[in-house]
Amino acid sequence: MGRSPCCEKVGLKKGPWTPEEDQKLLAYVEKHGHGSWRALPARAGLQRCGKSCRLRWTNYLRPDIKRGEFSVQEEQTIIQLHALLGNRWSAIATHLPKRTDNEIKNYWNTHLKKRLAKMGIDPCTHKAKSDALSSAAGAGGGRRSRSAANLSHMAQWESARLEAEARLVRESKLRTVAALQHQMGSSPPSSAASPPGCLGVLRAWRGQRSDLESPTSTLSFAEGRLLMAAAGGGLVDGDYQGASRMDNLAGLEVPDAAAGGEAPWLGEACGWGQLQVGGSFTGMLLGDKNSNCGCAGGDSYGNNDYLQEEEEGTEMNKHYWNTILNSVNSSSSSTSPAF
DNA sequence: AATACAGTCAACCGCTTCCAT
DNA sequence: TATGGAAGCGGTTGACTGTAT
Repeated sequence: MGRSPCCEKVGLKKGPWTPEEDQKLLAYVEKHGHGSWRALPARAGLQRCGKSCRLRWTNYLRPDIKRGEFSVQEEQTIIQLHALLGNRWSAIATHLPKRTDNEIKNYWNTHLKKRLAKMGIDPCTHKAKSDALSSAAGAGGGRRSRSAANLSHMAQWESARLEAEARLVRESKLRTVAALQHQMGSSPPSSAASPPGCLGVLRAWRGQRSDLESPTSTLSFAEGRLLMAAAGGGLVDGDYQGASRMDNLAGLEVPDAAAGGEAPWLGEACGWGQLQVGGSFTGMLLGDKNSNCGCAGGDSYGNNDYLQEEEEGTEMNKHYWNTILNSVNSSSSSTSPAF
């Protein structure tokens, strides 16, 4: 028993789209929306499968698509997210505005993957990476021998994953604060008595707005999971240590509320492209000879601070890393905009 | 100029996931 | 809870283009 076709394929056109077909599809979607893709071709007067129409629209005709060369920031984001998420192109694409998963996939396969391969890294073989790391750390006695340079690259690759992790946590935190700001329609308090870190802000806001039931009530499930993970599972209301630890992981300066300081990241439109890391493996991979100067996107954090935290990040224990990965995996199917 | 080869990318295929019933 | 249809996703293909010989 063969699988039933997604649509009646007899008489349907395949292959490259003509400008006329594009025009028909574009005009129809702009006027009516796509609705049911299955029904769209007949309504739009196209001799195409609905699937083909959806693909053409999402990968080519959609007005909010950016085409052309990838920027260094975009490359960096792809590399880091791929290190963390693997071939989950749609998940990666959600962090690259105006880029499609198909485009990112093609770019990875034709450019980035080869660049990594030249460095002796197989980004698809996680076991190879962990083997190399174990060997580099002097653990065990692997039968395979690798060059010192390759081992170094492997370790650095792992570092790229940690960069991505730190960015995820930081992004989660930013989103949380932005969501709170949006919901409450007010600026965070800048006066004294605000405890450090994200929870401090949440708590202070809650004090300001008594109708807020709980700081976690405004979080999506995924964000909540990440926050919990960031604090080693111990981030609950009143847990200053958890909040402080999260601040460290997220690479953020804790605002000095007592000094009237306002968190520099509050209200800032921090897209992924703006959150560049400095002195990184991905910077090296991208040929950035002076990769310490990764602040071109306009982030307001001291890069030296971040570098220090990046080094600290490499010392995170395995349990913590697994927690993060689990959070990412479980949340990637949620409705959170983060994944 | 002709041919072979390599690289790129739009599009397709088939499997998985989601959602309505 | 089970089922079927629709949409989404990632791997793969093949046409096209550029470069080397």
